[in-house]
Amino acid sequence: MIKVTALQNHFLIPLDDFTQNPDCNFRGREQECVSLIKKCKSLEEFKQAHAQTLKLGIFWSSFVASNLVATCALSNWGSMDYACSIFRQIEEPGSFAFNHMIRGHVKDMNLEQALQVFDEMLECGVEPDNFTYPTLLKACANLPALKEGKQVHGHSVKLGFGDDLFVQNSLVNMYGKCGEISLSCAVFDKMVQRSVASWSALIAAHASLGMWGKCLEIFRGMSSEGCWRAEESILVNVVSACTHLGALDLGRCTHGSLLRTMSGLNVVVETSLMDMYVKCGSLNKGLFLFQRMIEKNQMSYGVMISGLAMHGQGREALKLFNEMLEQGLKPDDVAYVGVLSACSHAGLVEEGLKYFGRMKLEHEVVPTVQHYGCIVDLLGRVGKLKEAYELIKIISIEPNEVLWRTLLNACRVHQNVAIGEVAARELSLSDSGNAGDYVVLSNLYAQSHSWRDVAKTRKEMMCKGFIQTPGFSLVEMKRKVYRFVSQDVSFPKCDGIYEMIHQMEWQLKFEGYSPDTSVVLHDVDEGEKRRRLSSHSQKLAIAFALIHSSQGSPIRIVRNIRMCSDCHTYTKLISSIYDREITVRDRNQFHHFKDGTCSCRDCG
DNA sequence: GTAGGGTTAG
Repeated sequence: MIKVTALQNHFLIPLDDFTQNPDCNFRGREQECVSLIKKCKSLEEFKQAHAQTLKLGIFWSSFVASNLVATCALSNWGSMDYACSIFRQIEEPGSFAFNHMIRGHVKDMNLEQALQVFDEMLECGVEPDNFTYPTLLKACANLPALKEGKQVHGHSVKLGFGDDLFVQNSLVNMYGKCGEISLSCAVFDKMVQRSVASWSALIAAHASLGMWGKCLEIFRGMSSEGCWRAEESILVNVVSACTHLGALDLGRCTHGSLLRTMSGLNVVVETSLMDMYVKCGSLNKGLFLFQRMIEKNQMSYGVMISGLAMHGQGREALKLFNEMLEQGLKPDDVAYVGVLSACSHAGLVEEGLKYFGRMKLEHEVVPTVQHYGCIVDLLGRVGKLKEAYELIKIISIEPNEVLWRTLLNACRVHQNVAIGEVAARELSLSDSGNAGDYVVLSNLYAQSHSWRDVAKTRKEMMCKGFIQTPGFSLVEMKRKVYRFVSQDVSFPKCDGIYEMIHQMEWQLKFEGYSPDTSVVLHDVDEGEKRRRLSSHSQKLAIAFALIHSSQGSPIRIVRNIRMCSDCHTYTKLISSIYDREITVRDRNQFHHFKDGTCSCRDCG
């Protein structure tokens, strides 16, 4: 219990004025009391203030009591248990007190309890107001609870808050977090008035679902509607979108906006920028940012380590990993994926296995299928296919299709038909087998001149009705991202592109290039195979970039799937014929094509 | 009578 008398001399002296000043009316006392309550800096102080209100008899004003609840529920030092005990003493709590109880629970992430308080509010006959719904919708968003969210939505419309800006913004967010992006857009589209928060919620909703192109589209819409205020949280999502789409120019431009509007960039923003530069192919700029970061954490190191690995700089990645340890930072599972892939890109088998051991023993990171994938890749790259296969057989977790696919690819490179067949069989038995696997197996057979097996593989693929995942390539031109799909003729100025392709092929012929039609498994004649091969998305993207960019400037391409061996050979030659540096990011790594060679040392 | 919505990195 609080000893009221003992506290009087220490705190809230002005409250004593109430008793000594007969002129002070009750309303004024309430106001002053509330302003003192709001000034509390700790729960201890607050308890004293609470005690004072009781002693002075002013607690029984629901205005004062509600403000005690509000302050205690929302302050950093607050306590919902304490707020609740005060709330229970209010005879007839109004919407203000209920709203704050809901907010307090949401703040503490006790979301179910927040919804329970709302039920209680309705049972007590207290009408929710425009402040109730945004908080309630936040609870539904974070649970996430779509059914409840929809009910709250209906309720808010029924009570006439359907047009409230705050309610609508919360709905955009709630539907987004519940994965109902179309409902999120529907609410947004119907809004008569929008604020930065409306755009922010819509962009974040699309970002959380990985709809990066849409993110940029919305961002452009935001600027063109004049609602353009560079906000860190929005720009970070834009930077992420640039990273995923490989849009380096727009990424650079967003970096500029951040520098202009913010007085300093925090570690989150800097890490996302660094990742953007690295993954958009500008490793040096990423390193430059990293070296100048004042605060570096586990994640910033993780990004840079895997970035270096991705760009084929395995030894540098390992150096950075050791620096991370020297800094006293504990590497996590992602940092280790970076380290192990660094070892595999650099062909450091012994080191890789050593790090894999340390990971488990020293840093207590439980190996995931990704780590095993790196080890299989590591062993596979140097031709230790038997060891890689043995590893897959003994691991404690269920091997997934990525492991078998990695092994299969390694078998193609090192021409091991026996193990390759095992891997291909495992893939065909799993639901996730795809046409690409048959292409690799068929290539493996073709290399060993087993033409009968090539035909058998092709037939099997056809029987299973496998359709090759449509490959696409993205290329950025004047801050817009263009998407090319294999065999696609729907893009603008396609005539120009096909003319360019034709011209490129002429040049390639002089360099001794002949199309490797073995990668086309469709049962079509040789001429059609050549035609299909020449309109692979990467070639279309290169043709487009050659037409629309200035001579000598680098070309950057982002792909969704690995490139076929024909595209790899083709791009190497184009880089030398047209004297262009061509960077291609695929699912796993970067390929830097320059003067007719590739940084992956043809191991990709 | 008081208060509120969106808020970020691999």
